Amino acid sequence: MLNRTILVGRLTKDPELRYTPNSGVAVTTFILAVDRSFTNRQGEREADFIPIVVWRKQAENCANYLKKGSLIGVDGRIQTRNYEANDGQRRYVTEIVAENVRFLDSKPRQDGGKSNQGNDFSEVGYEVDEDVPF
Amino acid sequence: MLNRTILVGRLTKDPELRYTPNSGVAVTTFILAVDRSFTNRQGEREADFIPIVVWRKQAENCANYLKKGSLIGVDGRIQTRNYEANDGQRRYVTEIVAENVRFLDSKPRQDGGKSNQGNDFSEVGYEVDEDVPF
Amino acid sequence: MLNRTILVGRLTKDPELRYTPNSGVAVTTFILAVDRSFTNRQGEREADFIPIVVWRKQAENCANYLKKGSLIGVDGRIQTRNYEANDGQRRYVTEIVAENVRFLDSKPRQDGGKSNQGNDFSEVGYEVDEDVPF
Amino acid sequence: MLNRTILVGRLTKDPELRYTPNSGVAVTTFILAVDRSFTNRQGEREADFIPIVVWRKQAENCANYLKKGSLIGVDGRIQTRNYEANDGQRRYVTEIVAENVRFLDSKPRQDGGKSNQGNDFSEVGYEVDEDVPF
DNA sequence: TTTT
DNA sequence: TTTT
Repeated sequence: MLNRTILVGRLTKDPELRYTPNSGVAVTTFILAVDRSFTNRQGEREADFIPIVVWRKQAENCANYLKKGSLIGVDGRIQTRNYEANDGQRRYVTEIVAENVRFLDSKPRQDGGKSNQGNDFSEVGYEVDEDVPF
Repeated sequence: MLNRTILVGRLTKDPELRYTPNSGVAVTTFILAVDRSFTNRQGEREADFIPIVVWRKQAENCANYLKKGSLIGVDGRIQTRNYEANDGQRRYVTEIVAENVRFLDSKPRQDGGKSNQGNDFSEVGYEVDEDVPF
Repeated sequence: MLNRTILVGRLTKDPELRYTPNSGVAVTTFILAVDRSFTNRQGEREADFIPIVVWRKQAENCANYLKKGSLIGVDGRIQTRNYEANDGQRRYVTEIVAENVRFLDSKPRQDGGKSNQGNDFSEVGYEVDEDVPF
Repeated sequence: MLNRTILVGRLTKDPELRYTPNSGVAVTTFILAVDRSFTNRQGEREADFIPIVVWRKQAENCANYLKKGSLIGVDGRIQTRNYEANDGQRRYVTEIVAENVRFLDSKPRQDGGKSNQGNDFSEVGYEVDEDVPF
Protein backbone atom coordinates (compact mmCIF):
# COMPACT_ATOMS: atom_id res chain seq x y z
CA MET A 1 0.00 0.00 0.00
CA LEU A 2 1.38 3.51 0.74
CA ASN A 3 3.90 4.27 3.46
CA ARG A 4 5.67 7.59 3.45
CA THR A 5 7.22 9.75 6.17
CA ILE A 6 8.90 13.12 5.81
CA LEU A 7 10.77 14.71 8.70
CA VAL A 8 12.91 17.75 9.33
CA GLY A 9 14.92 17.81 12.56
CA ARG A 10 18.31 17.60 14.25
CA LEU A 11 20.46 14.63 15.28
CA THR A 12 20.48 14.08 19.04
CA LYS A 13 23.99 12.53 18.84
CA ASP A 14 26.64 11.70 16.28
CA PRO A 15 25.43 9.04 13.82
CA GLU A 16 26.64 5.44 14.20
CA LEU A 17 27.95 3.60 11.15
CA ARG A 18 28.14 -0.19 11.10
CA TYR A 19 28.31 -2.94 8.48
CA THR A 20 26.02 -5.94 8.30
CA PRO A 21 27.88 -9.11 9.33
CA ASN A 22 27.06 -11.20 6.25
CA SER A 23 26.88 -8.87 3.27
CA GLY A 24 28.99 -6.05 4.70
CA VAL A 25 26.37 -3.47 3.77
CA ALA A 26 26.80 -0.04 5.37
CA VAL A 27 24.06 1.05 7.77
CA THR A 28 23.93 4.23 9.82
CA THR A 29 21.52 4.89 12.67
CA PHE A 30 20.68 7.93 14.73
CA ILE A 31 17.83 9.59 16.57
CA LEU A 32 16.19 12.65 15.02
CA ALA A 33 14.69 15.29 17.33
CA VAL A 34 11.71 16.89 15.61
CA ASP A 35 10.29 19.95 17.36
CA ARG A 36 6.51 19.98 17.51
CA SER A 37 4.66 22.91 15.97
CA PHE A 38 2.49 23.37 19.04
CA THR A 39 3.14 23.79 22.74
CA ASN A 40 1.92 21.71 25.65
CA ARG A 41 -0.25 22.77 28.56
CA GLN A 42 2.76 24.40 30.22
CA GLY A 43 3.49 26.44 27.09
CA GLU A 44 6.62 24.42 26.38
CA ARG A 45 7.61 23.25 22.96
CA GLU A 46 8.27 19.50 23.04
CA ALA A 47 9.90 17.26 20.46
CA ASP A 48 9.53 13.75 19.10
CA PHE A 49 12.60 11.53 19.08
CA ILE A 50 12.50 9.35 16.03
CA PRO A 51 14.92 6.48 15.21
CA ILE A 52 16.30 6.68 11.66
CA VAL A 53 18.05 3.95 9.64
CA VAL A 54 20.05 4.72 6.50
CA TRP A 55 21.56 2.11 4.17
CA ARG A 56 24.47 1.88 1.74
CA LYS A 57 26.12 4.94 0.21
CA GLN A 58 23.83 7.34 2.01
CA ALA A 59 24.80 5.62 5.28
CA GLU A 60 28.41 6.51 4.62
CA ASN A 61 27.54 10.05 3.55
CA CYS A 62 25.58 10.55 6.76
CA ALA A 63 28.44 9.19 8.87
CA ASN A 64 30.87 11.50 7.07
CA TYR A 65 28.87 14.73 6.97
CA LEU A 66 26.51 14.68 9.93
CA LYS A 67 27.06 15.10 13.63
CA LYS A 68 25.11 15.87 16.78
CA GLY A 69 22.90 18.90 16.10
CA SER A 70 22.97 18.66 12.30
CA LEU A 71 19.75 19.78 10.64
CA ILE A 72 18.43 17.33 8.02
CA GLY A 73 15.39 16.41 5.99
CA VAL A 74 14.40 12.75 5.77
CA ASP A 75 12.12 11.15 3.18
CA GLY A 76 11.46 7.51 3.95
CA ARG A 77 9.08 4.85 5.18
CA ILE A 78 8.03 3.45 8.53
CA GLN A 79 9.26 -0.01 9.36
CA THR A 80 8.18 -2.16 12.28
CA ARG A 81 10.10 -5.08 13.69
CA ASN A 82 9.90 -7.22 16.75
CA TYR A 83 12.42 -9.32 18.57
CA GLU A 84 12.65 -11.37 21.72
CA ALA A 85 14.14 -9.33 24.56
CA ASN A 86 16.50 -10.68 27.23
CA ASP A 87 13.58 -11.20 29.60
CA GLY A 88 11.94 -13.52 27.04
CA GLN A 89 9.30 -10.94 26.11
CA ARG A 90 8.54 -9.76 22.60
CA ARG A 91 9.57 -6.15 22.08
CA TYR A 92 8.19 -3.97 19.22
CA VAL A 93 10.32 -1.45 17.36
CA THR A 94 9.21 1.31 14.99
CA GLU A 95 11.79 3.21 12.96
CA ILE A 96 12.10 5.23 9.76
CA VAL A 97 14.07 3.76 6.88
CA ALA A 98 15.43 6.86 5.13
CA GLU A 99 15.39 6.67 1.35
CA ASN A 100 16.56 10.24 0.88
CA VAL A 101 18.47 12.39 3.37
CA ARG A 102 19.05 16.10 2.76
CA PHE A 103 21.65 18.13 4.61
CA LEU A 104 20.13 21.47 5.59
CA ASP A 105 22.78 23.25 7.69
CA SER A 106 23.18 25.48 4.79
CA LYS A 107 26.35 27.24 4.43
CA PRO A 108 25.36 28.15 0.83
CA ARG A 109 27.34 26.19 -1.75
CA GLN A 110 30.28 27.80 -3.51
CA ASP A 111 29.94 25.86 -6.74
CA GLY A 112 26.55 27.05 -7.92
CA GLY A 113 24.94 23.72 -7.11
CA LYS A 114 26.89 21.36 -9.33
CA SER A 115 28.29 19.25 -6.49
CA ASN A 116 26.07 18.05 -3.72
CA GLN A 117 27.89 17.95 -0.41
CA GLY A 118 27.45 14.25 0.14
CA ASN A 119 23.81 14.35 -0.92
CA ASP A 120 24.71 11.88 -3.65
CA PHE A 121 21.64 9.86 -4.42
CA SER A 122 21.83 10.12 -8.16
CA GLU A 123 21.16 6.39 -8.42
CA VAL A 124 17.54 7.08 -7.51
CA GLY A 125 16.55 8.91 -10.67
CA TYR A 126 13.28 8.51 -12.54
CA GLU A 127 14.19 11.04 -15.13
CA VAL A 128 13.68 10.47 -18.84
CA ASP A 129 15.39 13.36 -20.57
CA GLU A 130 12.97 13.68 -23.38
CA ASP A 131 9.38 14.48 -24.22
CA VAL A 132 6.56 16.40 -22.65
CA PRO A 133 3.63 14.35 -21.33
CA PHE A 134 0.84 16.93 -20.99
CA MET B 1 10.14 21.34 12.22
CA LEU B 2 8.31 19.03 9.77
CA ASN B 3 6.72 15.76 10.73
CA ARG B 4 4.33 14.11 8.30
CA THR B 5 3.31 10.50 7.68
CA ILE B 6 0.89 9.19 5.09
CA LEU B 7 -0.25 5.56 5.12
CA VAL B 8 -2.69 3.35 3.27
CA GLY B 9 -3.47 -0.02 4.82
CA ARG B 10 -5.99 -2.24 6.61
CA LEU B 11 -6.98 -2.54 10.26
CA THR B 12 -5.66 -5.71 11.87
CA LYS B 13 -8.59 -5.75 14.30
CA ASP B 14 -11.69 -3.74 15.17
CA PRO B 15 -10.78 -0.25 16.44
CA GLU B 16 -10.94 0.49 20.18
CA LEU B 17 -12.73 3.63 21.37
CA ARG B 18 -12.06 5.06 24.82
CA TYR B 19 -12.48 8.39 26.59
CA THR B 20 -9.76 10.20 28.51
CA PRO B 21 -10.43 10.04 32.26
CA ASN B 22 -10.21 13.78 32.97
CA SER B 23 -11.52 15.63 29.93
CA GLY B 24 -13.63 12.81 28.49
CA VAL B 25 -12.09 13.27 25.06
CA ALA B 26 -12.73 10.43 22.59
CA VAL B 27 -9.67 8.52 21.42
CA THR B 28 -9.62 5.50 19.13
CA THR B 29 -6.63 3.23 18.59
CA PHE B 30 -5.86 0.43 16.18
CA ILE B 31 -3.01 -1.20 14.32
CA LEU B 32 -2.71 -0.58 10.59
CA ALA B 33 -1.19 -3.32 8.42
CA VAL B 34 0.63 -1.69 5.51
CA ASP B 35 1.82 -4.10 2.81
CA ARG B 36 5.33 -3.40 1.57
CA SER B 37 5.87 -2.68 -2.11
CA PHE B 38 8.77 -5.13 -2.34
CA THR B 39 9.30 -8.75 -1.41
CA ASN B 40 11.83 -10.29 0.92
CA ARG B 41 14.56 -12.80 0.13
CA GLN B 42 11.95 -15.59 0.10
CA GLY B 43 9.81 -13.73 -2.41
CA GLU B 44 7.15 -13.04 0.20
CA ARG B 45 5.37 -9.75 0.60
CA GLU B 46 5.63 -8.58 4.20
CA ALA B 47 3.82 -5.79 6.00
CA ASP B 48 4.49 -3.17 8.63
CA PHE B 49 2.14 -2.99 11.62
CA ILE B 50 1.74 0.59 12.65
CA PRO B 51 -0.08 1.87 15.75
CA ILE B 52 -2.57 4.66 14.99
CA VAL B 53 -4.20 7.10 17.42
CA VAL B 54 -7.24 9.19 16.45
CA TRP B 55 -8.79 11.90 18.60
CA ARG B 56 -12.22 13.53 19.08
CA LYS B 57 -14.90 13.38 16.40
CA GLN B 58 -12.74 11.39 14.03
CA ALA B 59 -12.18 8.87 16.82
CA GLU B 60 -15.91 8.30 17.00
CA ASN B 61 -16.27 8.13 13.23
CA CYS B 62 -13.53 5.50 13.08
CA ALA B 63 -15.17 3.48 15.83
CA ASN B 64 -18.51 3.68 14.01
CA TYR B 65 -17.43 3.01 10.43
CA LEU B 66 -14.29 0.88 10.59
CA LYS B 67 -13.68 -2.73 11.48
CA LYS B 68 -11.05 -5.41 11.08
CA GLY B 69 -9.88 -5.45 7.47
CA SER B 70 -11.14 -1.96 6.56
CA LEU B 71 -8.97 -0.13 4.03
CA ILE B 72 -8.08 3.42 5.03
CA GLY B 73 -5.74 6.29 4.29
CA VAL B 74 -4.09 8.11 7.19
CA ASP B 75 -2.48 11.54 7.13
CA GLY B 76 -0.79 12.38 10.40
CA ARG B 77 2.38 12.82 12.38
CA ILE B 78 4.75 10.57 14.29
CA GLN B 79 4.68 10.84 18.03
CA THR B 80 7.10 9.24 20.46
CA ARG B 81 6.49 8.68 24.12
CA ASN B 82 8.19 6.76 26.87
CA TYR B 83 7.00 5.35 30.13
CA GLU B 84 8.27 3.23 32.96
CA ALA B 85 7.33 -0.41 32.47
CA ASN B 86 6.35 -2.81 35.24
CA ASP B 87 9.91 -4.13 35.38
CA GLY B 88 11.17 -0.61 36.14
CA GLN B 89 12.70 -0.15 32.70
CA ARG B 90 11.96 2.76 30.38
CA ARG B 91 9.94 1.63 27.35
CA TYR B 92 9.75 3.70 24.10
CA VAL B 93 6.60 3.94 22.01
CA THR B 94 6.24 5.29 18.48
CA GLU B 95 2.77 5.83 17.02
CA ILE B 96 0.99 7.87 14.37
CA VAL B 97 -1.41 10.56 15.49
CA ALA B 98 -3.92 10.67 12.63
CA GLU B 99 -5.07 14.15 11.67
CA ASN B 100 -7.10 12.94 8.72
CA VAL B 101 -8.54 9.46 8.14
CA ARG B 102 -10.10 8.47 4.81
CA PHE B 103 -12.33 5.45 4.37
CA LEU B 104 -11.36 3.67 1.16
CA ASP B 105 -13.27 0.43 0.69
CA SER B 106 -16.29 2.39 -0.09
CA LYS B 107 -18.19 2.16 -3.27
CA PRO B 108 -18.24 5.47 -5.18
CA ARG B 109 -20.74 7.82 -3.59
CA GLN B 110 -24.28 8.02 -4.88
CA ASP B 111 -24.91 11.58 -3.71
CA GLY B 112 -22.42 13.36 -5.92
CA GLY B 113 -20.14 14.04 -2.99
CA LYS B 114 -22.39 16.11 -0.75
CA SER B 115 -22.20 13.78 2.23
CA ASN B 116 -18.99 12.31 3.47
CA GLN B 117 -19.64 8.94 5.03
CA GLY B 118 -18.22 9.78 8.44
CA ASN B 119 -15.20 11.53 6.98
CA ASP B 120 -16.34 14.68 8.67
CA PHE B 121 -13.31 16.84 9.24
CA SER B 122 -14.79 20.08 8.03
CA GLU B 123 -13.40 21.81 11.11
CA VAL B 124 -9.93 21.50 9.60
CA GLY B 125 -10.47 23.79 6.63
CA TYR B 126 -8.05 26.42 5.39
CA GLU B 127 -10.32 27.57 2.65
CA VAL B 128 -10.92 31.22 1.89
CA ASP B 129 -13.71 31.31 -0.63
CA GLU B 130 -12.51 34.32 -2.51
CA ASP B 131 -9.71 35.60 -4.66
CA VAL B 132 -7.05 34.06 -6.86
CA PRO B 133 -3.46 34.33 -5.61
CA PHE B 134 -1.38 33.67 -8.75
CA MET C 1 16.04 19.30 -1.38
CA LEU C 2 12.78 17.47 -0.48
CA ASN C 3 9.85 17.09 -2.83
CA ARG C 4 7.15 14.59 -1.99
CA THR C 5 3.45 14.36 -2.85
CA ILE C 6 0.99 11.69 -1.79
CA LEU C 7 -2.50 11.55 -3.25
CA VAL C 8 -5.53 9.30 -3.13
CA GLY C 9 -8.19 9.84 -5.76
CA ARG C 10 -9.96 8.58 -8.89
CA LEU C 11 -9.06 8.82 -12.58
CA THR C 12 -11.23 11.31 -14.45
CA LYS C 13 -10.80 9.34 -17.71
CA ASP C 14 -9.06 6.24 -19.00
CA PRO C 15 -5.26 6.58 -18.80
CA GLU C 16 -3.26 7.34 -21.96
CA LEU C 17 -0.20 5.26 -22.74
CA ARG C 18 2.44 6.52 -25.17
CA TYR C 19 6.11 5.84 -25.90
CA THR C 20 8.84 8.47 -26.11
CA PRO C 21 9.93 8.99 -29.73
CA ASN C 22 13.67 8.47 -29.19
CA SER C 23 14.12 5.92 -26.42
CA GLY C 24 10.72 4.25 -26.72
CA VAL C 25 10.12 4.54 -22.99
CA ALA C 26 6.54 3.93 -21.84
CA VAL C 27 4.76 6.88 -20.27
CA THR C 28 1.16 7.02 -19.07
CA THR C 29 -0.72 10.18 -18.19
CA PHE C 30 -4.05 10.88 -16.58
CA ILE C 31 -5.85 13.36 -14.36
CA LEU C 32 -6.57 12.39 -10.76
CA ALA C 33 -9.66 13.84 -9.07
CA VAL C 34 -8.95 14.28 -5.36
CA ASP C 35 -11.96 15.19 -3.24
CA ARG C 36 -11.25 17.90 -0.70
CA SER C 37 -11.84 17.17 2.97
CA PHE C 38 -13.79 20.37 3.48
CA THR C 39 -16.74 22.01 1.80
CA ASN C 40 -17.02 25.43 0.20
CA ARG C 41 -19.27 28.30 1.15
CA GLN C 42 -22.22 26.59 -0.58
CA GLY C 43 -21.66 23.40 1.42
CA GLU C 44 -20.44 21.56 -1.66
CA ARG C 45 -17.48 19.23 -1.67
CA GLU C 46 -15.09 20.23 -4.44
CA ALA C 47 -12.11 18.36 -5.87
CA ASP C 48 -8.67 19.12 -7.20
CA PHE C 49 -7.78 17.79 -10.64
CA ILE C 50 -4.14 16.82 -10.67
CA PRO C 51 -2.11 15.73 -13.73
CA ILE C 52 -0.14 12.51 -13.13
CA VAL C 53 2.77 11.11 -15.17
CA VAL C 54 3.93 7.52 -14.79
CA TRP C 55 7.02 6.03 -16.48
CA ARG C 56 8.22 2.61 -17.64
CA LYS C 57 6.76 -0.61 -16.27
CA GLN C 58 4.35 1.19 -13.99
CA ALA C 59 3.11 3.14 -17.00
CA GLU C 60 2.15 -0.12 -18.65
CA ASN C 61 0.61 -1.50 -15.49
CA CYS C 62 -1.50 1.62 -15.13
CA ALA C 63 -2.62 1.42 -18.73
CA ASN C 64 -3.53 -2.25 -18.27
CA TYR C 65 -5.29 -2.14 -14.91
CA LEU C 66 -6.76 1.33 -14.52
CA LYS C 67 -9.69 3.05 -16.13
CA LYS C 68 -11.96 6.03 -15.60
CA GLY C 69 -13.12 6.02 -11.99
CA SER C 70 -10.38 3.74 -10.64
CA LEU C 71 -9.31 4.56 -7.08
CA ILE C 72 -5.54 4.79 -6.61
CA GLY C 73 -2.85 6.04 -4.27
CA VAL C 74 0.07 7.96 -5.75
CA ASP C 75 3.44 8.59 -4.12
CA GLY C 76 5.62 10.89 -6.20
CA ARG C 77 7.16 14.29 -6.68
CA ILE C 78 6.06 17.59 -8.19
CA GLN C 79 7.63 18.56 -11.47
CA THR C 80 7.36 21.90 -13.23
CA ARG C 81 8.04 22.54 -16.86
CA ASN C 82 7.46 25.38 -19.27
CA TYR C 83 7.14 25.51 -23.00
CA GLU C 84 6.36 28.00 -25.70
CA ALA C 85 2.68 27.92 -26.62
CA ASN C 86 1.29 28.39 -30.13
CA ASP C 87 0.65 32.06 -29.41
CA GLY C 88 4.36 32.52 -28.67
CA GLN C 89 3.80 32.86 -24.94
CA ARG C 90 5.57 30.81 -22.28
CA ARG C 91 3.16 28.41 -20.57
CA TYR C 92 3.88 26.81 -17.13
CA VAL C 93 2.94 23.24 -16.29
CA THR C 94 2.87 21.53 -12.89
CA GLU C 95 2.38 17.77 -12.69
CA ILE C 96 3.09 14.83 -10.37
CA VAL C 97 5.66 12.27 -11.44
CA ALA C 98 4.39 9.08 -9.77
CA GLU C 99 7.12 6.89 -8.33
CA ASN C 100 4.69 4.46 -6.77
CA VAL C 101 1.07 3.81 -7.78
CA ARG C 102 -1.22 1.66 -5.66
CA PHE C 103 -4.46 0.20 -6.95
CA LEU C 104 -7.13 0.58 -4.28
CA ASP C 105 -10.38 -0.66 -5.84
CA SER C 106 -10.06 -3.53 -3.58
CA LYS C 107 -11.66 -6.65 -4.59
CA PRO C 108 -9.60 -8.46 -1.91
CA ARG C 109 -6.90 -10.61 -3.47
CA GLN C 110 -7.45 -14.33 -3.80
CA ASP C 111 -3.82 -15.34 -3.41
CA GLY C 112 -3.16 -14.15 0.14
CA GLY C 113 -1.06 -11.26 -1.11
CA LYS C 114 1.71 -13.09 -2.97
CA SER C 115 1.01 -11.52 -6.36
CA ASN C 116 0.44 -7.80 -6.68
CA GLN C 117 -2.12 -7.04 -9.34
CA GLY C 118 0.19 -4.99 -11.48
CA ASN C 119 1.63 -3.15 -8.49
CA ASP C 120 5.03 -4.48 -9.48
CA PHE C 121 7.64 -2.05 -8.31
CA SER C 122 10.00 -4.59 -6.83
CA GLU C 123 12.89 -2.81 -8.54
CA VAL C 124 12.53 -0.01 -6.02
CA GLY C 125 13.54 -1.98 -2.94
CA TYR C 126 15.86 -0.78 -0.22
CA GLU C 127 15.59 -3.93 1.74
CA VAL C 128 18.61 -5.64 3.25
CA ASP C 129 17.36 -8.96 4.54
CA GLU C 130 19.62 -9.09 7.50
CA ASP C 131 20.43 -7.44 10.79
CA VAL C 132 18.64 -5.23 13.28
CA PRO C 133 19.83 -1.62 13.54
CA PHE C 134 18.40 -0.44 16.86
CA MET D 1 -9.40 11.61 -0.23
CA LEU D 2 -5.71 12.30 0.61
CA ASN D 3 -3.72 15.23 -0.69
CA ARG D 4 -0.40 16.04 0.93
CA THR D 5 2.76 17.72 -0.33
CA ILE D 6 5.99 18.33 1.58
CA LEU D 7 8.74 20.50 0.12
CA VAL D 8 12.07 21.91 1.18
CA GLY D 9 13.54 24.68 -0.98
CA ARG D 10 14.43 28.35 -1.33
CA LEU D 11 12.35 31.39 -2.33
CA THR D 12 13.18 32.64 -5.80
CA LYS D 13 12.17 36.20 -4.81
CA ASP D 14 10.86 38.13 -1.82
CA PRO D 15 7.37 36.94 -0.84
CA GLU D 16 4.33 39.06 -1.78
CA LEU D 17 1.73 39.83 0.87
CA ARG D 18 -1.76 40.94 -0.10
CA TYR D 19 -5.21 41.05 1.51
CA THR D 20 -8.37 39.63 -0.01
CA PRO D 21 -10.68 42.44 -1.18
CA ASN D 22 -13.83 41.32 0.67
CA SER D 23 -12.75 39.70 3.92
CA GLY D 24 -9.33 41.34 4.20
CA VAL D 25 -7.65 38.00 4.84
CA ALA D 26 -3.85 38.02 4.54
CA VAL D 27 -2.38 35.90 1.76
CA THR D 28 1.26 35.59 0.81
CA THR D 29 2.56 34.03 -2.40
CA PHE D 30 5.99 33.08 -3.66
CA ILE D 31 7.77 30.57 -5.85
CA LEU D 32 9.82 27.86 -4.17
CA ALA D 33 12.89 26.52 -6.00
CA VAL D 34 13.33 22.85 -5.07
CA ASP D 35 16.58 21.32 -6.26
CA ARG D 36 16.19 17.85 -7.73
CA SER D 37 18.09 14.95 -6.16
CA PHE D 38 19.31 13.74 -9.56
CA THR D 39 21.09 15.30 -12.49
CA ASN D 40 20.03 15.54 -16.11
CA ARG D 41 21.74 14.14 -19.18
CA GLN D 42 24.25 17.00 -19.08
CA GLY D 43 25.12 16.22 -15.46
CA GLU D 44 23.44 19.40 -14.28
CA ARG D 45 21.27 19.65 -11.22
CA GLU D 46 17.92 21.19 -12.15
CA ALA D 47 15.15 22.50 -9.93
CA ASP D 48 11.38 22.63 -9.85
CA PHE D 49 9.73 26.02 -9.36
CA ILE D 50 6.61 25.58 -7.31
CA PRO D 51 4.00 28.26 -6.55
CA ILE D 52 3.13 28.47 -2.84
CA VAL D 53 0.13 30.17 -1.22
CA VAL D 54 0.01 30.91 2.51
CA TRP D 55 -3.01 32.28 4.36
CA ARG D 56 -3.71 34.33 7.50
CA LYS D 57 -1.21 34.65 10.33
CA GLN D 58 1.34 32.47 8.57
CA ALA D 59 1.06 34.72 5.54
CA GLU D 60 2.14 37.66 7.68
CA ASN D 61 4.91 35.66 9.32
CA CYS D 62 6.25 34.65 5.91
CA ALA D 63 6.14 38.24 4.68
CA ASN D 64 7.98 39.39 7.81
CA TYR D 65 10.65 36.71 8.12
CA LEU D 66 11.34 35.41 4.63
CA LYS D 67 13.11 36.88 1.64
CA LYS D 68 14.67 35.82 -1.62
CA GLY D 69 16.92 32.82 -0.98
CA SER D 70 15.38 31.81 2.38
CA LEU D 71 15.37 28.08 3.03
CA ILE D 72 12.00 26.72 4.19
CA GLY D 73 10.01 23.55 4.64
CA VAL D 74 6.40 23.49 3.45
CA ASP D 75 3.69 21.04 4.48
CA GLY D 76 0.50 21.53 2.52
CA ARG D 77 -1.86 20.35 -0.18
CA ILE D 78 -2.11 20.72 -3.93
CA GLN D 79 -4.84 22.95 -5.24
CA THR D 80 -5.93 23.34 -8.84
CA ARG D 81 -7.88 26.20 -10.26
CA ASN D 82 -8.78 27.42 -13.70
CA TYR D 83 -9.78 30.75 -15.05
CA GLU D 84 -10.53 32.38 -18.35
CA ALA D 85 -7.45 34.13 -19.74
CA ASN D 86 -7.47 37.39 -21.66
CA ASP D 87 -7.43 35.48 -24.96
CA GLY D 88 -10.67 33.73 -23.97
CA GLN D 89 -8.94 30.41 -23.33
CA ARG D 90 -9.22 28.41 -20.12
CA ARG D 91 -5.92 28.41 -18.22
CA TYR D 92 -5.13 25.78 -15.51
CA VAL D 93 -3.18 26.62 -12.37
CA THR D 94 -1.62 24.22 -9.87
CA GLU D 95 -0.24 25.55 -6.60
CA ILE D 96 0.54 24.40 -3.06
CA VAL D 97 -1.57 25.73 -0.23
CA ALA D 98 0.85 25.72 2.70
CA GLU D 99 -0.66 24.62 6.00
CA ASN D 100 2.64 24.70 7.84
CA VAL D 101 5.78 26.65 6.92
CA ARG D 102 9.08 26.10 8.71
CA PHE D 103 11.97 28.53 8.57
CA LEU D 104 15.19 26.58 8.12
CA ASP D 105 18.19 28.85 7.62
CA SER D 106 18.00 29.79 11.18
CA LYS D 107 20.77 29.26 13.61
CA PRO D 108 19.82 26.85 16.42
CA ARG D 109 17.65 28.68 18.93
CA GLN D 110 19.21 30.27 21.99
CA ASP D 111 16.11 30.10 24.13
CA GLY D 112 15.81 26.33 24.46
CA GLY D 113 12.85 26.24 22.12
CA LYS D 114 10.34 28.37 24.00
CA SER D 115 9.86 30.96 21.29
CA ASN D 116 9.33 30.08 17.67
CA GLN D 117 10.73 32.76 15.44
CA GLY D 118 7.53 33.51 13.62
CA ASN D 119 6.65 29.84 13.19
CA ASP D 120 3.54 30.50 15.19
CA PHE D 121 0.98 27.92 14.23
CA SER D 122 -0.12 27.02 17.72
CA GLU D 123 -3.75 27.22 16.62
CA VAL D 124 -3.26 23.97 14.71
CA GLY D 125 -2.79 21.70 17.71
CA TYR D 126 -4.28 18.23 18.11
CA GLU D 127 -2.74 17.71 21.47
CA VAL D 128 -4.65 16.28 24.39
CA ASP D 129 -2.35 16.62 27.37
CA GLU D 130 -3.45 13.52 29.11
CA ASP D 131 -3.48 9.77 28.84
CA VAL D 132 -1.48 7.19 26.97
CA PRO D 133 -3.32 5.34 24.20
CA PHE D 134 -1.15 2.24 23.65
C1' DT E 1 9.83 35.61 -14.06
C1' DT E 2 13.56 31.49 -11.14
C1' DT E 3 16.80 29.79 -5.37
C1' DT E 4 21.69 28.06 -3.26
C1' DT F 1 -1.34 -9.42 19.15
C1' DT F 2 -1.36 -8.83 13.03
C1' DT F 3 -4.78 -6.89 7.43
C1' DT F 4 -6.05 -8.37 2.19
